[in-house]
Amino acid sequence: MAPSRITQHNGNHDLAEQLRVAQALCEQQGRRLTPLRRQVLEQLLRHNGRSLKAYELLDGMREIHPGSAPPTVYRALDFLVEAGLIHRLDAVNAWMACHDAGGVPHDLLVVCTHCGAVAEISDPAMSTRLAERVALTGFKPTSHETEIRALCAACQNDPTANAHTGHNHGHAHG
Amino acid sequence: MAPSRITQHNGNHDLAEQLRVAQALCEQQGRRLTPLRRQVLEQLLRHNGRSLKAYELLDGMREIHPGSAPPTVYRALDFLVEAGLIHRLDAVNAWMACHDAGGVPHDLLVVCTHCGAVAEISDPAMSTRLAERVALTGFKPTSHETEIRALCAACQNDPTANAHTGHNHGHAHG
DNA sequence: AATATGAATGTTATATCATAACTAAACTAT
DNA sequence: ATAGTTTAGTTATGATATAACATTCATATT
Repeated sequence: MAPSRITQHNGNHDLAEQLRVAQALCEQQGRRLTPLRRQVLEQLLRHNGRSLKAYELLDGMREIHPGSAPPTVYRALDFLVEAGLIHRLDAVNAWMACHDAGGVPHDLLVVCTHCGAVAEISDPAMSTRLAERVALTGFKPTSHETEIRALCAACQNDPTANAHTGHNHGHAHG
Repeated sequence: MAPSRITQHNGNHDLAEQLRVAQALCEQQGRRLTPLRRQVLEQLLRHNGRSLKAYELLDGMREIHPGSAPPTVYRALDFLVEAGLIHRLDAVNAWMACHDAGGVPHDLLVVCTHCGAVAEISDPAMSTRLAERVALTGFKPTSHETEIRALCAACQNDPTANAHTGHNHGHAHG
């Protein structure tokens, strides 16, 4: 069978390097990674492998940028999605950094609907087949990421742990 | 390659028959398809191949059941999802009938994020492979349906048509 | 440097989606 | 009939997201 790749974000990538890559990608695209946008992205990058809610990000923004309001965050999020730097997770109304922006698309995001943890799968053969199937419907995909609703290992064992209503603090389980 | 099946809901299935099947499925499961639940399901069944918002359903309920409130609809929707009779579409915050409840799972729902139209794909081989990949992450899927965000043919050509803010009236394009 | 332009941000208000919490009615089993 | 459970009524509010308009900032041009 063709190879697949699974990423669980356990490694601590270099935040500064990720931000440099993001900056470079934006410049290539003629977009401006302004301080506000960068700060929102940085919050998401610091939560590798999990996702944050918009109002959690707003709380974070207010600590460094008083006067932030919902549009402050949502505009930044919209920009970052457009730029391909983050994903919106429909299954949990939350947002996460794309850990390897500019690289291979992730294709499949396995989302824990309880705590917001995410595992990523890349399987080009499956993606190709999926694209063929979708094409037959006459619909045109608008996102390269597809979400699978799931429970992570920790939430299967302890459904009360780490609910996705706070800041994803608590024990890591990626 | 293994066969796949695509369903676009163009045929007008027999509403009464679908309701009978739903009733039977509920009885098998020891659940009660009460009048309220049945009325919500019926609205969704009447919109074959598209999806409806919770508050659209609420408007519909108020016409036949004055005094309906948000919980009236959300409770019915939760029940119907539990019973496997409808899907919730995370990509558009909307709900649709499962057109062949009790049969083969659909696996893949291609959702137009503009108007809420849905095409369904079933491809058992791909689903099997997907399940294998997910299993490797340690996550456990909690839904048999996976959504693909897309634009339907009509919305590709005319992005202003049929926006998913009303009742999905306007020209059909399934 | 002044100015024009468009992009980005500030600000207020509100739209949209969903649930909590408690009360009352209806169904089921004995 | 009565107790226990499920379903529905009712009020209020929480959670997510955007509209609309004012202001500031960045950049290019003169």
